[in-house]
Amino acid sequence: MNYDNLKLKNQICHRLYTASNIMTRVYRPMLKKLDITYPQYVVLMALWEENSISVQRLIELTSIDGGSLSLMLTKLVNKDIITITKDSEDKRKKIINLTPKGIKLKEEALSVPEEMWSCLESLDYDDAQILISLLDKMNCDLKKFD
Amino acid sequence: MNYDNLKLKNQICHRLYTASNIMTRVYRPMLKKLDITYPQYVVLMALWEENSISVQRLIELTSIDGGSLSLMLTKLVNKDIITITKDSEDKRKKIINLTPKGIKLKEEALSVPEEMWSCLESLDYDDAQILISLLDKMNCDLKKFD
DNA sequence: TGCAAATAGTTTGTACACAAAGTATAATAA
DNA sequence: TTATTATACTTTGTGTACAAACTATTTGCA
Repeated sequence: MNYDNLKLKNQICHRLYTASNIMTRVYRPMLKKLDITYPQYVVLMALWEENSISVQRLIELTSIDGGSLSLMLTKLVNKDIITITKDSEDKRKKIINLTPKGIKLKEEALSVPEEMWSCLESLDYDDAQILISLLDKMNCDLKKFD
Repeated sequence: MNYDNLKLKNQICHRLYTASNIMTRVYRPMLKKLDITYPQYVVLMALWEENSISVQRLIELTSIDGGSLSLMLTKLVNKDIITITKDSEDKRKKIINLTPKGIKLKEEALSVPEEMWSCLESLDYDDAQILISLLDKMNCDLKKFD
């Protein structure tokens, strides 16, 4: 019996898992200055591009699960970064808005991507483009089985 | 001010994060047959390659944090998949061993990588190799700032 | 119109991820 | 030898990830 496919060194998924975790860990001190976590940063990046959106739209933009998002949004409200209001048209919906503090955070966040890039010393622009396209390909494939 | 670097579509990290999460989710039903979670599967892959190792060695092999690992190992003991014994040479150390059930699980797990591969329809062998080398490059870079 | 099905979002329970603090043992230096 | 430091592992507390169950609306159809 050939067990090569069960070896860790042959696993894409283990590398992804490791990469995602280490990336989050490296972001942590950078984001601590803004008093936010990595998933909260993702939510904010979405809102900085598209403000006043529903929870559903935020799920589409971030791919974060609704249950997790619900808890995170409450925390962001407590930090005075967003507000949550009911949609008057469709009372099932809620609208997420950035507060002035939330809008201001965008400028403070500008240094974060730069700082992360400087950590990825050996990854050049072409590498990044290839990596992005391969990850997109993978995500697209896996979405069918989700 | 140019905010392009804060756009989600320009983020490698968000794709990694999404990819890692979706991968874990797609694994879930496959691993449910073996009654294990994805991180537990990673631990087992390590042990299937190298049995009777210390917690420290398991951390090296899997890159899983010690705190998380500690809890997971307890669960694997409760499932009768591994045993944990004290090292008689160095009493600080603990040795992890697969039980007969844990060893047997390896054969049942053989179908898992196959099943995952079949989900990655558009990713060919070359893509996989490139993806692996780029992720390794990235992980290697980031490890310096961890 | 009336009601079943779909949609939008929240809550709950289990499992990680990880920093930080704690415990026990071993190695080292004064 | 004894005090100090380092190593190996565990525990605790906060923040997700996600399935599943739940609540509140709205839609669609008989």
